[in-house]
Amino acid sequence: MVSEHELNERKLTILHAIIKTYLETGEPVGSRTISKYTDLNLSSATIRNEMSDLEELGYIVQPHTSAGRIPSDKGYRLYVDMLMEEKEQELNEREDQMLEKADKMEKLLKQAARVLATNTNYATMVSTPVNSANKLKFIQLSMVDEEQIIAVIVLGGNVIKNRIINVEEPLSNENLLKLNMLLNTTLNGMSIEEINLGLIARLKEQAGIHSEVIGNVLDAVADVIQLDEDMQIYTSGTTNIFKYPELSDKQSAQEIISAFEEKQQLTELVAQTLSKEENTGIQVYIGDETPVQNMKDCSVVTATYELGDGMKGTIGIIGPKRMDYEHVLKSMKRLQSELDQMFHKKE
Amino acid sequence: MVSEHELNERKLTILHAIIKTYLETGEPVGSRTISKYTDLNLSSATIRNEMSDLEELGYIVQPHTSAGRIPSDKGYRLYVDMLMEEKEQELNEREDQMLEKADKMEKLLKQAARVLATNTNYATMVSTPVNSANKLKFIQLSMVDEEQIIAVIVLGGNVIKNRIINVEEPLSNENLLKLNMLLNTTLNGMSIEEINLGLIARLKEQAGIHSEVIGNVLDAVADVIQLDEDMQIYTSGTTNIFKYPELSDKQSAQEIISAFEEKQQLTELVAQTLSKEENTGIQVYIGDETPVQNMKDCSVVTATYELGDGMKGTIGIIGPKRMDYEHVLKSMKRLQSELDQMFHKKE
DNA sequence: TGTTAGCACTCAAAATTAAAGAGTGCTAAC
DNA sequence: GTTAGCACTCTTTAATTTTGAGTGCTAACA
Repeated sequence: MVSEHELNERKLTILHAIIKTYLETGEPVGSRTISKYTDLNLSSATIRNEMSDLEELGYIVQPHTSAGRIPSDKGYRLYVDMLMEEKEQELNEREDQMLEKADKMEKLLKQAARVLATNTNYATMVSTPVNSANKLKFIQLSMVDEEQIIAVIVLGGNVIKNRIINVEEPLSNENLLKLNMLLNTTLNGMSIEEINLGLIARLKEQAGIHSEVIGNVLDAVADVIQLDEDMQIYTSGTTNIFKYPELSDKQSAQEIISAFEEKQQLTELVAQTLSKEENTGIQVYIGDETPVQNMKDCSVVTATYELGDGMKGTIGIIGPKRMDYEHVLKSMKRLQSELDQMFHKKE
Repeated sequence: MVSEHELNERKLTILHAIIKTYLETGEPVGSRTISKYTDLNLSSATIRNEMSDLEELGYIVQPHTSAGRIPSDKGYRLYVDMLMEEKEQELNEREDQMLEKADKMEKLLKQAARVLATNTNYATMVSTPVNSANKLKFIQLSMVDEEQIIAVIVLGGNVIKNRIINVEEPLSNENLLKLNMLLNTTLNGMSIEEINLGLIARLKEQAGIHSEVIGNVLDAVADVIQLDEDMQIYTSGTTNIFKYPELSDKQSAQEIISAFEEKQQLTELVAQTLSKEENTGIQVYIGDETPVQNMKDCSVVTATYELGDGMKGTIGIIGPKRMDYEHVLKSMKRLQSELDQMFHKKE
C-alpha cells in the first residue's frame, strides 16, 4: 500500500525524471538510468521500489515485465499540469521560422500551419476564422445579366460572401437601387438573431412586386451565416507522424491521416476548442481525452486566435503522447501572438 | 537475339497473360502459372523460353533470379495502349456508388473525389474548374465604409471574386457610379490579354482624380485572373495506398501523402493535364512518365471535365502501377459523363 | 526503518541457422 | 520447335540461440 498523500517530494522528482527522459528518448526508462540521471544519490534498487509504487498509483506503466517504465495518460496529465516548467526564455535563440507577411489571410494561415509543423515536427492544422455571433455589415445587389442578380454580403470583420440569385425578368436600375436602399437601411448592423419573421414580412411588404427577390436574398444571408459553411482547415506536416514509431504502423497512420484528409473530424475539434473558454486559450488533450476518436493514441494541443468582431479561429498540433509539451506550448503561444500582431497591424 | 518484328502473336498472348495475372495477384508470375492459365497448350519450359525473350525485349523483369516475372513500365505501356480490352459493358451491374446532386459545386466535387476513391480503392483528386482564357463579365464597386471599397469581379462562367480596396477619402455615390459606368463600358467582355497598357492609361485619364482607384481595381482584376490563385484541389482516399504493399513502406507513403497534402505538386499535375489536348481527354502516366516526381512509383490517370465558357477541371486517380486500368478508365469515363450531366442539367 | 548489493528470472530483440518452395536456365531427347 | 528433367539460386518462413536490459526479491547493512 502507498502512503496517504500519494506523492511525496521524492516520488515527484522521480516521476518527473522518468517522463522527461522518456520524452527525449522514446524508450522505456529503467531504474538504473534514473539513479544516474537524478541527483538524488539513490541506488537503482531504491528507485525500483519507488517506481513500483508509482506504477501502483497509475502514473507509469510497464510495456512488459523486464522493460523500463513509460508514463501513463495520468502521468502525462500530471506532468502537463504541474511538473512541467514553462520556459519563458528568450525565443530568439532557437532558429525557428517566423511568420512572414502575406497579402491574403488564406495564404497567411496556410503558412502558419507550415511554419508550425516545421518548427515542432508534428502535424498541424489551422482553421480559417469563423464568425461566431456575426453582424451584417452591408449588402449590395447588382444585375449581372438579364436573369441573374449577384448579392454581395459583407459581414463583420469584412468577411465577404456572394450568391447568385435568379430572377424571371430583369429589374430596372431604379428598382435595384431601391431594393439596395431598403435592405441596407433595414438590415445593416443586425445580427442574425435579430432578423426575425416579423421583420422579414415587413421587408417583403415594402418591396412590393419584388418581394420574391427579397426572400431569396434573405435566404442567401441565412445560408451565408452557417458556421461550417465555408470554414476551411489547412493542414501541414501530416507525414511528420512517420517520425514517431508508435504512430507509424499502418493502422494508426491510416486513422490519423484520414482524419486529416477528410476534414470532418477536425471540424469537430475546432468546434470543441472554440466552445471551451480557457483563460490562456490553450488546451491539451492527452490520449483518450481528445474529441477526435481517430487520434486517441496522440496528444492534441489546440489554441484559438482572434480577429476581433467575434471572429475566432483554431490552431492545432497533433503528435505522439510523448510530445515535447514545453516546446509545443511555447511555439503555440508564439504563433498566437504573431497572428494577433499580423491581424491588428493590418487593420 | 530476338526476331525482327519484336512481338509475334504468341508473345503478345503470353505477355498479356502475365500482366493480367500480375494485376490480379500482385505476385511475380512464373512460367508454370502461364502454362496453365492460357489455352496455348504449351509446357512451362516453352513459356520460359518466351519469357526469356520478353525480358530481353524489356517488357518484363525479374525482381531476382528464381522469381517469376513482373511487367516493366514498357510492358504496362504496351498493355494500356494495345492489349487491354476496354469493356464497354453495362455499368449498372457493379454496385458502384453514383454521384448525387449537390447544391454547391464545391460539395459536388468533394463528393466526386470521394465516390471515385470508394469505387476504385485508389487515391483520388479533383480540382475545381479553372478559367483558361477567361473574359471579364462585370465589375461592381461599392463603398463598404468610409475608407474601403469592395470590388466585385464577375468572370465568364459566373465565377465571382472580390477584393477590398482602400481609399484615402470616401467617394461620393455619384463618382462611384461614374467609375462603375466607365469600367463596365470599357472592360466588359474583354479577355485579359486585351487589357493592355494603352487601355489602362486611357482609363486612368478618364477617371481623373480617381485614377488611383482605377489602378487598384485593375491590379485586382489581374490578380484575380491568375490561374492558381484560387483553384482548389480536393483529395480523397489517400490512405488507400496502404492497401498496396509496394507503396506502403514509409518512404513511398510519405512522399505520396505529402504530395497530396501540400497541393503544390498536384497543381502541376492539373496544369499538365489541362495543357495536353487528347481527344478522349484521358491520360495515363506510368511510373516515371508522371509529372509529379513524388509519384514516380505510381501510375496516374487523369481526365478533364468541362463546364463551358472555357472552364475546365481535372480529375485524377493515383495508384500502384499494377492498378486495374480497365476498371479505372471505366470509372473515369463514367464520372466524366456524370459531371457533364450535372453541370449541364444545372444551367 | 530506509537503503543497498546481489542474484535469479523474464522477456523482447537481434542474430543465426535450417528448411521449404517457387522458379529459373540449361541440356538432352523427342 | 517442344518438352521433360535436373541442378542451382534465392526468397521466405520458421525455429533456435544469444544477448542484454531490466525487474523483483532477499538478505545484509546503517
